[in-house]
Amino acid sequence: VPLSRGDWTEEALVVLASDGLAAVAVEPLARRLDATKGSFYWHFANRAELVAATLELWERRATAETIERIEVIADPRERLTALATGAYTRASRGNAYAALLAAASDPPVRALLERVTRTQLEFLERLYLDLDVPADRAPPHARLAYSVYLGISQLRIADPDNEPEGRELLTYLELAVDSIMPPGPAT
Amino acid sequence: VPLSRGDWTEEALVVLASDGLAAVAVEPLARRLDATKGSFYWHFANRAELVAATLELWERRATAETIERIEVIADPRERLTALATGAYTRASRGNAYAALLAAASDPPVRALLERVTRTQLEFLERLYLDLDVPADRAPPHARLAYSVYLGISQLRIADPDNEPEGRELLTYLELAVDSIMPPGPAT
DNA sequence: ACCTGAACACCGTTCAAGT
DNA sequence: ACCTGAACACCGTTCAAGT
Repeated sequence: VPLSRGDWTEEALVVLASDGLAAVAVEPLARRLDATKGSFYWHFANRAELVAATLELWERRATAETIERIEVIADPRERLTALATGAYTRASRGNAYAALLAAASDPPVRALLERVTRTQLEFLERLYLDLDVPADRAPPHARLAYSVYLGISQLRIADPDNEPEGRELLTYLELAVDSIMPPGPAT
Repeated sequence: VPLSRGDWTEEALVVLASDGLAAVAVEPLARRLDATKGSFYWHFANRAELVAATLELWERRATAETIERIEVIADPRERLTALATGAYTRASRGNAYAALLAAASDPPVRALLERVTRTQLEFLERLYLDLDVPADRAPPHARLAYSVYLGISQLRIADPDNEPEGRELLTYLELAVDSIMPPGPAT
């Protein structure tokens, strides 16, 4: 059964998450797929094209996942709770996002990160406006919420052998939710 | 004038911060230093030894800088303020830390990150105890504070062209400080 | 002590040749 | 349409030879 462009891209995304952007290399990927480098160059002009396709795939997945995880929740406060606790849960799986953050010197990666970040910040700004935060305070609230989201993910990636458990984990996530919850009437 | 081991390590740290761990490569480094690869292999057994030396250099610098920036501050609340605002200021310079986070699959890098993270968490736990946070709540508070610190740095790295200014920046940093300040008598 | 320069293995890229 | 296999350039590593 012949390989498709999608087969190469899927495998590249797996490698990106586990070993970083530099590990998205033609020859090792060819070995993983049991093909030759010549096969790769039938589907892609060069490595950069593969990287671009991999970034697009990740972007579509990340966007879709956010929508189905967060946007389906009606109540804005519950959305914030899902966001903070989701940051912790998500970071256990792969770290494509962390890999991308460190490859930020690569122009296509940088462009992707800026797009994603702005989309998330805009989403959060609308959310804080829904929570009756004044218009001039919504952007800073959104920025802090996204910072907390990023930080929770990163901390888990940086030190995966020292994770909180039980009551300590619950308190940590409660504090995280409190830190991004605006003042106002509790539900 | 002959090159020293330190010359290679200093240059490697510059490249690590600007272009990531993969860019810490022998031949490009030799070009930057106007030497040959053979010269490199007089000072180091291999690339791994250079990376190890670079990680050590960064660890010493990061530790020393934290001590002189934070530990000299007597009041715990002011320490927290310095920490949160410092996260924003620091991320503008280089992103060695971000580069290291993404190279976390590399065993020496992972070991380094775990050491640094635990030292910071312990420092923060003592700080919250000084602020009369109950013993069982100090670790979660420390963990959230470090998450906020990491997140602020990462957000600035991920989207450097969309930074807050003026009042928006001030509000953002105020919210960040509030988010990690424990309940208690205000100063 | 410190460095050069040639050598070889590995990965990116090309391309003629196969099915 | 899809792939192989050989070729060549680049970087990691070695090492004999230079000063």
